[in-house]
Amino acid sequence: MPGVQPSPPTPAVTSLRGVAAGRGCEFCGLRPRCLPAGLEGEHLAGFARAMPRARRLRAGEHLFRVGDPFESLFAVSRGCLKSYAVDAEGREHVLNFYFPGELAGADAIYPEQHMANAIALEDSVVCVLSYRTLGQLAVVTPELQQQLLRLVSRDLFSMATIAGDFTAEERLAAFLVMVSARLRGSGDAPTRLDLAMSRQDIASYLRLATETVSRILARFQRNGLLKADRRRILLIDPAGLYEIAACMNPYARCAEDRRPRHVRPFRSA
Amino acid sequence: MPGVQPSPPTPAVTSLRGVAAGRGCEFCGLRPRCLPAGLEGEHLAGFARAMPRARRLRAGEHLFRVGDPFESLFAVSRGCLKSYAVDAEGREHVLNFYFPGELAGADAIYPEQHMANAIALEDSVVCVLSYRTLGQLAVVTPELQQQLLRLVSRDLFSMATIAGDFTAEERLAAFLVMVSARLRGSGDAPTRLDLAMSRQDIASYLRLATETVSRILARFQRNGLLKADRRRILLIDPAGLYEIAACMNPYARCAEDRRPRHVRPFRSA
DNA sequence: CGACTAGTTGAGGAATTTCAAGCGGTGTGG
DNA sequence: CCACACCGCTTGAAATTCCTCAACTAGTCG
Repeated sequence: MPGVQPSPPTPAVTSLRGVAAGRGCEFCGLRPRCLPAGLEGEHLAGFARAMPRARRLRAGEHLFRVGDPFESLFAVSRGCLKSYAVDAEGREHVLNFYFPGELAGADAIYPEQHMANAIALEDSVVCVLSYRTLGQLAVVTPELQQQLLRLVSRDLFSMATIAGDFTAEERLAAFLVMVSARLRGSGDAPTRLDLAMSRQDIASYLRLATETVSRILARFQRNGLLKADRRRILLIDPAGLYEIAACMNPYARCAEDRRPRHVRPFRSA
Repeated sequence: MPGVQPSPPTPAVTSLRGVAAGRGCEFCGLRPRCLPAGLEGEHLAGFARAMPRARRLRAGEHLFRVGDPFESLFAVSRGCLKSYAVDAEGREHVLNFYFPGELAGADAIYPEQHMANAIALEDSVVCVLSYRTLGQLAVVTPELQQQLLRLVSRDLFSMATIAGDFTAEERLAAFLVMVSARLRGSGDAPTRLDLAMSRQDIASYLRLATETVSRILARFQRNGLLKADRRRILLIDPAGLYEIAACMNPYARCAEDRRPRHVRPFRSA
């Protein structure tokens, strides 16, 4: 069975306030990119009070599965998750990865049940956001409603990035650029990546064979673009990778450079 | 101009619905699937009064282009549109099609500008929905907020359907099943399709060469699954096509079986 | 009528997959 | 602590899907 990860023996569901620090949203470094972004004063306090219930996930533990009723959105606080579907032939298709500051589960809003599985790729922490409560808060907090829509829309964005018909090299380069951008906290995009996902996950996500991912990484390495040792990737020439992926404009570029509120005019190559 | 339907050679202002006919959303047959779904009484009247401005598009006319500031969402009332991006090498990538009852432009919420172009594939009518006004209405109309999120989430759904790694046959079969399902008004899924999109559009959307689309359609025809004459497709064995596409469960299935349901507002238990 | 475009069909070729084998960490049991 | 097995990853060779190139057909429009 593909995709079976080492399962921890215990569910390990702890109820801790806020994020890794164990405090409320007010003190969370991810807040500018998370749902309560833009909230202030009483709105923020109200959100922090009402909303987040933290849940820890061990690597390999599922956050939700196909068929689960949709009740909550999940803001990734620490770690990394993947969502995937298993088709009728048993093949696994990775649909998306979720990094800290991102929102998982939004694709279940419409069907009102989860159509995909989500699993932690490493030990992770998510904030469980009751969708009902979220809705109640959103109608009295326009900024929250706005941010919720923004974050759901962002998923469209990330899906469109890899939806197109590109070569394996282009997609893999774009993947690395994208991961680097999405792993960035508040500073610059990191050049050292410790990927949480396996080659197989990457391959499935990019619609490639795992061997192809290996081969292209090796090629990138030969060409001095990066240094790859298992899941540790060193981006030696990020600009070069970016160049390879640049054909995927405008999506690749925007996915990387996106910062809230500041819109740069589009300029085609 | 290409893309004109064989049936009505004239500008074809046949039976316009609701807004497009100069009447409000109250009388629009698409309402159960559109944004004001679930609204009643004063809420509905308020929405109908404040919101929709109809816009007609000739085949080949653009609704928006890359770089346009994001100001409105667009509910397709009649016709069909495609969204597409042009990469740095000048290749066009079709990202999505929009059928009556569907919402275009949601992928621009996050970046606050359009990252793709949208063009009418045939003479079409869309309802222009000012996003600002929409947001103002949504904070006082929980059902509207809910439906807005649902419709944006649905886009995630349709993208996930073809995101996976499937064979050309599977994707094309899934495409036909999907179009049939999405063209369905309130009745059954039609078995006669008058596609608004060219083979090239289909191919780009499915990440195939146009020749491959032709060949596979011919193969389907030889196998008695359908009858294809240019853009007129007769689904002779919908179940057979469904079978071929069924490997794409759960997405294919749900995209098809999804029926508009009464929206449960947040507050009701 | 004749040019033009969309679509079809065939042959050859290329990118990627599949099959197969081997490498190298990591964990486990002796 | 070491031997062994396992798993993720890599690499090579053969196979295959799908693409590219090319020619052709049939509608469409001036």
